[in-house]
This record gives sequence, structure tokens and C-alpha cells, in this order.
Amino acid sequence: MTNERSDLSERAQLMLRALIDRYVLDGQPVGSRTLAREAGLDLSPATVRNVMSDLEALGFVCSPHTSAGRVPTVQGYRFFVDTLLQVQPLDERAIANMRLELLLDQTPKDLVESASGLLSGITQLAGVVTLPRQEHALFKRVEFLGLTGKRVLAILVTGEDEVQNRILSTEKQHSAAELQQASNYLNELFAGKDLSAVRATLLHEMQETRTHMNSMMVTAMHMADQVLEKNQDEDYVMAGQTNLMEFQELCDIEKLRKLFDAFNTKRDMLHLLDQCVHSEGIQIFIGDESGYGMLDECSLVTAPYAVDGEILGVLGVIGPTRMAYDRVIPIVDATARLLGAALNQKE
Amino acid sequence: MTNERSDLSERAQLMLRALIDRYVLDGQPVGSRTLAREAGLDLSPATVRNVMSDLEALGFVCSPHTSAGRVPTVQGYRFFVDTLLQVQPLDERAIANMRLELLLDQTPKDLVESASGLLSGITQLAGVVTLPRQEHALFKRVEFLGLTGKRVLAILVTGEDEVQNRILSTEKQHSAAELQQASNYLNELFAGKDLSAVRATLLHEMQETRTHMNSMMVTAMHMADQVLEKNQDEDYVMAGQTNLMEFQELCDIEKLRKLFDAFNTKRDMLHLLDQCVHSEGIQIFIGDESGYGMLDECSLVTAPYAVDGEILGVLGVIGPTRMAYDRVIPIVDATARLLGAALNQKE
DNA sequence: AATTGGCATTCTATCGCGTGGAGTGCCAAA
DNA sequence: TTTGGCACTCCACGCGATAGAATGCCAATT
Repeated sequence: MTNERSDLSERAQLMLRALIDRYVLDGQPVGSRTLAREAGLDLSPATVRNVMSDLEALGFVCSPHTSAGRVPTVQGYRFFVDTLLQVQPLDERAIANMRLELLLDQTPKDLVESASGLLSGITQLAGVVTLPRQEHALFKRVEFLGLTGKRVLAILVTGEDEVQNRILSTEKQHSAAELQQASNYLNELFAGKDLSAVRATLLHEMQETRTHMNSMMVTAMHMADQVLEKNQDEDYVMAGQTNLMEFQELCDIEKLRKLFDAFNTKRDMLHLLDQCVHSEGIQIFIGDESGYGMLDECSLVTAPYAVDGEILGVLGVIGPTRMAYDRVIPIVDATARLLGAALNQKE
Repeated sequence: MTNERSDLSERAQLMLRALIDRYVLDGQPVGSRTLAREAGLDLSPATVRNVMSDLEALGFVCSPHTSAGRVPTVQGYRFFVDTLLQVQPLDERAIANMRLELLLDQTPKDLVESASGLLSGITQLAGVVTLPRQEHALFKRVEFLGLTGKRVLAILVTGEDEVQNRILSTEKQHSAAELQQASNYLNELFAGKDLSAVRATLLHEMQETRTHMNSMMVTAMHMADQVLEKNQDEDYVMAGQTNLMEFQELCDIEKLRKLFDAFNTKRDMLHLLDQCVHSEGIQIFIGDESGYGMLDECSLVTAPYAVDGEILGVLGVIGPTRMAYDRVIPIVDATARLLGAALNQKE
């Protein structure tokens, strides 16, 4: 019962949880008296102080100064979410409402925007959703339209009826008939295959001896290659950034500016989100765990979303480290599922 | 020489200018001593005080409290920009650099983004550029691709090789041949006309007796109508919002949040920008002149941009009321010209 | 008549100081 | 092991005093 050293007694765990719950509410350091009252256990402040002392020795809490209460450290939060968090199951009706909201959208882009709006709206934090990856989407068809000069408008339709267009520069000016030929050729060759396979085939064919290909085919291949080249840069959609201004710990203009700059620049955020997409399941970065300075006082809770088991992207919530993880986590989780389902339906 | 009442003596104007110049620098109320030193005129602080008193009576300056210096009021700024502002001509090289930057862009969307980046980068304030209006662009061609179900992908190419696509829901499923027929019909009918004319014709034709139209033509008309219906919602691109965090008068989190919320919601901002596009030339809203609460401590300097005399949109800069109008105005002006020219070249 | 110096006045910002309160750590008693 | 007691620490807050920056007004000067 009385574990010593690194393992925490059950009582200490309860206290840590109570402390975090309390701290999440108002952001004020929690003292022994408050905690004794709040923790449910029937203990005197003095006893609580002893336990707190242990927790501090373990690095789970710390006090801003001698005579303030205790505040959870990053490690405290980490232990909390890893081992003693019990998420609050989500209200069925809430989920139904979210589903309804997502069903209204037609395109994946709309869906992603709604999802990010939902995340920020429900959590009152900032929501972020990456655009779905396209590389494993199915090639459906491609069309070419001649524009002025040697430029060609390429339209690529993928499995989910998602449309991309891109303007290509070609070597010579092509007639409408030539372009039609080219698209016919590509459509017959590739329809129904997945984009990465198409890409691979293209690269392979173009390096092979081209004896069996006429010039039209070569042109078509080249154009297709350009279309698929940088297949929709990674990007994300955010919502509710301004919610973060409500938190005093972020009211420092310096921090706030760094944060918003990072949101706008996108580069670092994309790196971070990319890590989350690779590690399956809910991922949580607390405070400086992310390694990027701008999120130092923030936490990021993410979940990948998938269609047919294929992970297409990641979504999540950004808030202060003292966020209500037990409430946020199931919301992120549910949103990821719903987004996946909604994307699936549109196929 | 000694004008009385509402008309300002030349000396008072000089003082007002000096006061604003000074106040723009550091945002501190300006006292009589400082002003006496700075104004160039060789006057004692006491004299300056008398003049200041007049300026205050006219409502051009006010003091935050008895023993602080004077601060320009909205009316003070207004008088300043209207009658005694002399803009600083822009460095030729700076203009050349901006032109170069814009020349790199291919699409109108890219151009708009670069322009907004330029505005914010050079002024160190927030830049905003509306997307160019399309309604007077030329109809070039339209293509229809059948998607799954009764949905059709419409692709509209306009004069500037700008491409828009939209997914339409149709009454029945159309074959590729039917769609081809429809697009051929529309392309022959409308190629080279301007979009608003096309729209007018469509509305007219669809209400007329349809005896001379077969069902294919009716379908085509309907689809075209859907394509042109809400021709690219008004929208704008912003950059450098975080620059606004540097100014103490905006460091109040409340104000900042209102501002950023307005930027994100876009509705009110679009209203405001719309007013600017109608009034030709540089338009300046100072402080609460805009009528929208969120800009109360801010000013907006805008200029419409045009191609071939046709106004396509508006761009501008948002900053605190105490911005360097003499520096910002020529920058906004030049950017508008350059953007117009760049858009013109891409045609 | 315009300008100026002088002077009392007003208000802010700031510093030091004292105090109350909240919380801790430690120790001895239960 | 828990608890009450106690000394100690530190912050937040309010108070008063002070210094400084401006002002407005008036009388003297140009």
C-alpha cells in the first residue's frame, strides 16, 4: 500500500488528479487547504502538504514561489494523461449534432472546414484539421483544355469526385484533338488505379525504352507527370484561434504573437502534425514536449482520421497546457471518426 | 494672417502637423515644451500652449488628463490627411522590387497574396487585398464532366485564363455526349462575351418562350445559370495581422480579439471594403469613422485596383490610428497600380 | 496685439513601506 | 501515520509621499 520512490501511492495519484482538475478550472495555484477540501479524501491540510512534497520531489508539481500553492508541471500533466485520466464519454446527442453538421458538406474541403469549426466551437479552443492526403486516392479521369499560348489546363478528378486543376506549360501548342487523344489515352490506361500507382507507372514508363510509344503517348505521359508532380501541398485549416486569447497564461503579447505567427507560417505546424499522423491513435503534446518554442505554454491533442483504414490526415485541438484533457480527448476522437465517416460517404 | 474661428492659422496647422508627426513616433502625448523644440518655429512653450488651446477648442487634439500633453483626435487626423498631409514620394528602387515580386506570380490568386504580403511587409502593418471581381471578365469556355450520380463538374475558363470549377446537381444523369453537346452549344453562343452579359442573356432566354429551344439547349442554359449563379463569393486575403500586436494601444486583449474575430468572420470587413471599391481613389477611414466597432483604434487606408480602367477590387492597410499616413498612403497607392498592371500582363 | 516668463495647480507614475493573507515546512504530539 | 501548531516566506494590496511633466492663467515684455 505504501509504495515508495518513483511509484506513486494511490492516494498521491488521487491528489494529483484533484489538483489538476482544480487547476484546470481557474489557473490558480492550488494550496493544501483547498485540496484537502476538494480531494474527497478526508485528510487534513498537513497531510496533504506531505503528499504534495512527495509529488514535488517527483517533479509532478511545483510552486511558483514559497508561499503559493502547487501547479502541475509538464511531467505532472504527462503522468495524468498517461495513467490516471478517465475520459468523459461524449453525449450521444452532441455526437449526433456533429454528424448532422458534417453531412451538410459536399466537398472534402468543406468537410475539413466544418470539422475544424466544430472542434473549436465545442472545446472553445483552437481547432486544426489537415487536408486529406490524396496520394492513395483513385485516379478517375483527367481532362486537358488548351489555353492561350502553350499552356494547358489539366483537370484531375479523383475517386472522391475531388477536383484539382493545374496549369501546365507545354513544349508546343496542342490542338483540341491532340489533347482529347491524350486524355483518352490516360483515362483508359489509369482509370481506377490509385494515384501513387499511377505515379509509379509513369516514372517507370518514361524511363523505359519508348519504342512502343508514339509521340502522342509521350506527350500525354509528360503532362500526366506534371499533373501529379506535387500532388496538393500539405496544408491545414484552423478555426477559433482567437479563443486562445481568453487564457491569461497566453495574454502575454509576445507569446501570443509567436503562436499566431506559427499558425500563419504553417511550416512548423505542418511538421508537428505530420508526426501525429504517423503515430496512430490519439497523440498529445504537452507544453514544450513538441519541441517547438511557440507551443511552450500550449498543448496539442490530435487524432488521425481515416477512410477504410487508410489514414488520410490528422485533426486536433490547440489550447493552453491547463486544458480539460478529459473533455477534449473524446471530442477530438469523435470528430476524427465522424470526419472519416463523412469522407467515406461522399465517395 | 490671423484667421479666427474655424479656419486655422498657418502656424496652428504647422503645429498640428508637428504634433501628429511626433505622436506617430512613440504614441506618447506631446507636451508644449517638446513641441516648441520640435516644431521648427522658434516659439516659447507658453505660446505653443496658447495655440494648443485653440486646437483643442476646435476638437483637433485633446489631453488624456490635465497634466499630460496633447493627443490628436480623430478629427485631428482627418484634418491632417485631408488638408495638410504631404505624402513622401516612394523610392524608385522599392517600387521596382515590388514589381519584380509580383511578376513571379502566375495566377490572380497568387498575385493577390503577394500583394497583401508586400503591403504588410513594407508597412509593418496588416495588409488586405480583395480578390478581383470576375463579373466583367470574358467568358472563354465552359466544360462539363459527368461525375457519379446526377452530379456534373462544370469548369469555367474566363478571359484571364482563370479557372473556376463547381459541382452541379442535375435533374437526370447525362451522358458524356450530351454534356459535350451542351458545352459546345454554350461555347459557341457565349465565347468572348463578358460574364455579366452572359448572365443577362441567360436570364432573358430562360424566361422567354422556349419554342426555339430544344431540350438540350434548355439543359445547357440551366447548367450555365448554375455555374454563374454566385460567381465567386467576395473574399479577401490578409497578411501581417500579427504586426498589429506590436502597438500598445491594441495590446488590450479585448480589442485585439474583436479585431481578429472580425478578420476571420470577414463579413463586416467585406462590407467596409466594398464601400472603398465604390468610391474611387484612395480612401481613408480613421478610428471609428468606419462605423464598425472592431476598428475603433484603427485606421484603414485603401485604394482600388483596376485593369483597363475597370475596377476589379480594392487593397489596403490596417493599422493603429497613429500610423504614418504619409508613408502608408503612397505604398498603398503604388501597390494598387502595380497589382493592376500585373493582372493586366497575365491576360 | 502678440509673445513670453513665472507661478500655482493638477494629475500621473513610481517608490517605499507596512500589513494581511495564503501557503509552506517542520516538529512534536496524538 | 496523521495531525495541530507554529514560525517563516512571499505576494498582493493599499497608502502616502515625492518627483516630474504639463497645464492655465496672469502680468510683464516686446
